[in-house]
Amino acid sequence: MPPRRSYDQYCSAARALDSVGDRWTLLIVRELLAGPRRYTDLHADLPGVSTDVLASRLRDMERDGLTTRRRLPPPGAAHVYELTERGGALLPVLQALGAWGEAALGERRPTDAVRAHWFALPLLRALDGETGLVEVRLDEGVFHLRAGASPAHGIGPADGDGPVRSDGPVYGDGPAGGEPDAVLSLDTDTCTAVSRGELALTDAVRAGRVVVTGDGPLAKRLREA
Amino acid sequence: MPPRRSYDQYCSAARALDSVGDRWTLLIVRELLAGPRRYTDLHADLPGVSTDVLASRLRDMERDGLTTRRRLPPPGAAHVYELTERGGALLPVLQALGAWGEAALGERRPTDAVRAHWFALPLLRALDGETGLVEVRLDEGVFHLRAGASPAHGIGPADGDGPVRSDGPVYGDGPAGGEPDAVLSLDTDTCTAVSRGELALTDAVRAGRVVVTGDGPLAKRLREA
DNA sequence: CGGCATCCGTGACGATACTG
DNA sequence: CAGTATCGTCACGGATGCCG
Repeated sequence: MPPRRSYDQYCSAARALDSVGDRWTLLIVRELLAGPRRYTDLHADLPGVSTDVLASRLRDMERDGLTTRRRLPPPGAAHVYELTERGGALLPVLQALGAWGEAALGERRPTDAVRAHWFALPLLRALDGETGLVEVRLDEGVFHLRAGASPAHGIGPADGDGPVRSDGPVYGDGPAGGEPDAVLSLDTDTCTAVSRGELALTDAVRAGRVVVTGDGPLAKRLREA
Repeated sequence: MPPRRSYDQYCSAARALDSVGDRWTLLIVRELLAGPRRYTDLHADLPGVSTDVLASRLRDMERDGLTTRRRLPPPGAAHVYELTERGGALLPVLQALGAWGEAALGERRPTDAVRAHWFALPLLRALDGETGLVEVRLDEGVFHLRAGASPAHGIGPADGDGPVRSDGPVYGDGPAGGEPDAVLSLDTDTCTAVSRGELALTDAVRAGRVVVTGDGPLAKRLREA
């Protein structure tokens, strides 16, 4: 086995690209930021990736300490991949990339795939400064995010068998596990505009394009802003 | 010509990777953040890149609006590549990648290339919050950086023929064009430790491992801190 | 000499088929 | 379900050659 291609530059950015510069790697991280995923889930949410490349990336990422592979408890035995703390620390990289890419996002092309939780990253930025568990309901699906939380993946004691850990992923598919501090219902266009930074979340609420329910302080702040 | 490989995902991070996800692209941006460069300079400071890949990347980047190609004024007619404002906006991406990669930088390997200005990105982070023109003198060479400046590349009026524009690159090779607010002299080990975040810049100054000269307010602050 | 274009060998990638 | 096996294609890295 050849010793893995490297830029061979004594530069931290180049070293980072040695680890995450390969095709698909950062998108796999984006998926895993939503929490532990099975191989098939990853393959389904990354249209275009071939099975062998996905398997190869997951192997490389595990070797580089970005992910761990864990076997799920008996009922439904399968393995899931999840980010380590080191892998979760890539969130700022994806945030920076996402912020830069917003300007070039444009309209959705016919060939573009969409997943509801891909809006989590930009919405997390739109909620910058806020704190709380937010559930987002789109036509495409429901997801949730933890504003103001730092990612902690695969680290710390597993606290029981609840579906949501107190220091779990910063966002995830499906409804929030616990009682959300706020529930946001909005259509795709509005979510897109907010994600692209064209529309401030508070303005969208004021314009009635986002319905905020829930009685947590976060919900109150969003309604009053 | 096939219409350029894309992830085809309606996600700003994926769109960003469509533009800058190819091998070498972000490292070319890192080089150009130091100011306009000729093809040969780029090729020399990116050991390992093949000539055709470099040319291809530069073409793609120009097409995507990241760079422009300009012909230098008569004495020394050659073209230089420089970042557009959009290209310069990738600085936060490189910062985030660099910050994440610091933890894995480790010791310098025998196969690693080094360039003095590669220390500019981490030092820029180490000088976060400060403002001023800083000249850094290493054994490997001299470079300068503009702490607290936002990058402005290829935009704005060309102000005369001075070697440094008022809103130029955030760092560059060689000595500072104007009178620097501070001059930092340090050895490679110290610079590495600071770059890796193991040693705070102020601590390094206190320990006498960095000699600060100059009488600007920045130099005073660094000496007194 | 700078700025590529061309050619070539190797490896990475993408699609499909197949297996424990 | 979770990958491995196979294969055609393309991207990459290295060398060389052309052209201003």
